[in-house]
Amino acid sequence: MPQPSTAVLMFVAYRHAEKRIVDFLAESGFGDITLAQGRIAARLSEDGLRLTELAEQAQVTKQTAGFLVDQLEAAGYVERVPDPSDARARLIRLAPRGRQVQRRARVMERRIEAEWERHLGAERMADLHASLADLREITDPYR
Amino acid sequence: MPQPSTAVLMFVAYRHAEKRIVDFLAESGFGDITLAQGRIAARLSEDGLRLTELAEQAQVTKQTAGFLVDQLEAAGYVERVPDPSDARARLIRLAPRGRQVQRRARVMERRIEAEWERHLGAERMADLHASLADLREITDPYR
DNA sequence: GATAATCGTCAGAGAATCTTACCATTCCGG
DNA sequence: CCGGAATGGTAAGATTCTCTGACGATTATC
Repeated sequence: MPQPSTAVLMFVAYRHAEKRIVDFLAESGFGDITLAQGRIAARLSEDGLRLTELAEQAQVTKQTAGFLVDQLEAAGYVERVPDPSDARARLIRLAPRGRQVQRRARVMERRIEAEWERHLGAERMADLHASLADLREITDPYR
Repeated sequence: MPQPSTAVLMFVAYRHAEKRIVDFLAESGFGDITLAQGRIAARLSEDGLRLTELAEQAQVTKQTAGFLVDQLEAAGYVERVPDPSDARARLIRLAPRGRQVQRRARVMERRIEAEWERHLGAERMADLHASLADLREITDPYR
């Protein structure tokens, strides 16, 4: 790779951040969260989300999403409740332990972004974020 | 995810690009290349690289790298040759078919970057690439 | 030369993912 | 309002990717 493409450069930085967050969570007493579970859990809130939507957003099949949610549920991070508007569906929402781990993950997320800002300067960091957010319009079908 | 972090935004764009490249390769007659194989193959050249270095750069264990190189070798994309400077080692280098697929991947890579540039404008695209390249200094241990 | 480090492989296991098929519920056109 | 199509989710099974631990061969170090 003489000149890594823009996309590969994104991957390098992303994976660095992801790994540091998972390691940090392990140190914080959440050692049972895997990377794949984290990608799912990051998309949940207390509001609840259907499995189908979750799977679309996370870009996996609903079977895969269900598999990971099963594990998160068994570990006490999420819970499934009936969807009042549709008896076929259930809403997946963060349990208290899930909120804890999400708060903890955000701590490291902010720390990493602070490092990046120190390295790039505030203005370039803001531009970087803005450009990435704009790219989402043409790269994220589930925006 | 109310406000996706910078890292997650990187992942979204990266995955979009990666998927489009793999799909494009499949249409181009390279339907046997998987995503994981592609991440390995992207780092190779005709010069040859040791398995250990390849594994470090791709951020996988050398067993995993070996597993993927076995498949790439069986499919004719790469070949292993003795390392003249060390009898323990072998160099993994692109075979002719590997060079073909890499050229093809670069076509789509450039196409995607052109789309991004149309969306952001030339200046912001250049800034994005430069910032990502700078971040690599603090995010990529194998730079 | 003896010892330690490095390069790669083998064996075995676990995690994540997919495809195909299916049931239950809801939506919709006639 | 009824019957077919669509949607939400699960089940079963296979495949792919990845890791840990152990090991033989070669090289580097003292």
